[in-house]
Amino acid sequence: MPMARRSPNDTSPAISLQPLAHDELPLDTIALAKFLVGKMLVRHGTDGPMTGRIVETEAYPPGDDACHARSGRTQRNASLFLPRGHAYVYRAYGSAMMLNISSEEEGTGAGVLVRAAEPLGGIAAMRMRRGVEDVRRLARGPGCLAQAFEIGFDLDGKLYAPESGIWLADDGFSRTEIASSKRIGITRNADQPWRYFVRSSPWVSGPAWLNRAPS
DNA sequence: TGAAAGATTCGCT
DNA sequence: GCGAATCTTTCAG
Repeated sequence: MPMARRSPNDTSPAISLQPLAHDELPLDTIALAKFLVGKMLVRHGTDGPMTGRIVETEAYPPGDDACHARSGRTQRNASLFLPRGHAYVYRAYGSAMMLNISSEEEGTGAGVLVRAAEPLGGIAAMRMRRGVEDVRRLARGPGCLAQAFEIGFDLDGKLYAPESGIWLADDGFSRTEIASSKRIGITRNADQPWRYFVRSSPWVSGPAWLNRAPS
């Protein structure tokens, strides 16, 4: 496993990928969405480990009309009702896979969409899978991110943990420049400022005017 | 059983 | 920057 080697002799500035335990995640959906910006996403795919820093998320809290859980539990959205820290994977527009993290208590349908990441490790594998050279376009946008990180339905319902092949980590990156905006690409309840991202980051998706807007 | 909408992406102008 | 492609899920009749 590509677990962080934390040898005391390792004085390199290498990122230490300490997996986040599920009880370290905020229970509240909005708090979780903010919390995840700046955290590491680690994926152990068929071509080896890949890592990236999450730079953009969107919250879909309980009672939100845009949340897929709004009409109750179905086969498709069942993972949203799992305890926080589980993966919810679905397909939008026929082809784009979307990666989410469930939030709140078990039985409450809510989650956080991971929209973009800064690729850090396994970039060669991401390039191959995406068919794109430009690093900035590897994981910008939820569908692109999912393709780069080899996200499929097999991950749906899995707990974010090393044994699942996908997990979250905190390398101590400080998140001082988090901005918020309206969420992208939705029509229901579209005015809520529940999108969170690193301001001025070249890795975030969305139109430039939205990313410059004051939070 | 049919119709409509959708947490997007890509290519072309 | 704009518009078409795409196909699954869900809801209505």
